[in-house]
Amino acid sequence: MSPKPNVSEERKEQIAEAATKVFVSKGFDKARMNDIAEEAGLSKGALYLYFKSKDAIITHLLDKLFEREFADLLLLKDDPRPASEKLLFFTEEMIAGMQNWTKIIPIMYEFLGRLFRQSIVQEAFKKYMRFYLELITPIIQEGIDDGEFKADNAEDVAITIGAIFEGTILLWVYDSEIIDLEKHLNSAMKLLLEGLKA
Amino acid sequence: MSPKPNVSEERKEQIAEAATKVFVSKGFDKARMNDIAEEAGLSKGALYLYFKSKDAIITHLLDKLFEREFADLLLLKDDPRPASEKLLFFTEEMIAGMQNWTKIIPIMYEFLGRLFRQSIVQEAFKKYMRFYLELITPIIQEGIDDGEFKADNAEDVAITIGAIFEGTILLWVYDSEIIDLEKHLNSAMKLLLEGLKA
DNA sequence: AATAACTGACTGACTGGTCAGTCATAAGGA
DNA sequence: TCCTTATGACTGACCAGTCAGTCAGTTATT
Repeated sequence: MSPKPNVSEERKEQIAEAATKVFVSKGFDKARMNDIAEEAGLSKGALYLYFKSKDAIITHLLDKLFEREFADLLLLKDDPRPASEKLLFFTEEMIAGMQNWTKIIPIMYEFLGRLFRQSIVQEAFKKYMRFYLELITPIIQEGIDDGEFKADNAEDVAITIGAIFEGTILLWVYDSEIIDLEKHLNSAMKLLLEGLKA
Repeated sequence: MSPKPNVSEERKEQIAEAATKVFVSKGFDKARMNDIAEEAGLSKGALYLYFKSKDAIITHLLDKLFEREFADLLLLKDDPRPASEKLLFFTEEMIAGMQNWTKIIPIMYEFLGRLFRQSIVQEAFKKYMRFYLELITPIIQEGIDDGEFKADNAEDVAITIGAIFEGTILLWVYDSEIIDLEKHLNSAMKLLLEGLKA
């Protein structure tokens, strides 16, 4: 028996949460370790008991972020409905899950800024991309095989769908007064399905 | 008359160019004023004769960036062809112009990271967004009016097209091994036009 | 039950280094 | 000579990361 319970996991979580808040409001570079410590109700020194550097905190957040994204995407497996319905369901699920996402979007784009210089970030995005394609492409292929869709390359279609999602979110970030995320994601997907219909 | 010819404009240009190179390779924050000075073949002090701060250089680049983008987009005005051809031409032009663009993409995404915290960046992206919509929406409307397209909202379609562009570039940034910018932009646009066809 | 020995979590003052921006000085053209 | 352009050593603020020391709680000993 150790004299004290091990609090290491919950502390890491607590620090990660505080760091998320601070990074969202200040950005990675302007965020001070002291800010994070204060937000977490700890001292700066304590942060270094659980993370070996500021960068280690950032990297930890990257991992957690994609973990959540993967979990969301997996909702799609083992759905018995036809491909087109599955895609619309996917859209709805994505929109529904977006509420949790929107508040950490600044961090996502900050990672994007690092993608060109940090291979660890590159890897994470690449992995996400491939995971997404491996999930969506078979659904499109299924639709083609069932005669529901006309298209000669399922992966190209999956890529277009991915582009529509990422792109619509991006435009919404540009100007949220003009873009209504839910409305425009839906209208874009309907337009696409129209073109796919056999 | 000043004792020396005014070199202010060319110096600014020279510094902006050097800064672009340095920012692309190191990122805004890691880039040192000394790096920029060296790249420009000047001293650090000289930079401050032409720009009042590092941030002023960054802001200047933001302006120039969108200026170029606007110029590209304007190619589209006064084109007599039918809407669908115009859109395909637009795609081709965009792809052709991309070569100049890809090398400064890191800067674009770095700006995106600042969009949430710097209103000046926000304004620039918003302006770009609205400029784009004002250019593309009438073309779609034209297609609808001519009976070439079936769609009930021209702006929604314009937004989808914008999303496809921005999104495909984004996916390409994620993983340029899987995404072929030219091929996938074309296939996405064709898919969309298929859905639009009356 | 009292106390000593121990543990591991936590603190915050401090260090070493970095870097944007300044300024005294110089060079040279008109 | 006067003015513009340029230099680069210097300053002062800033901050990630460190570490000697504190403290609350736990176990061992009597």
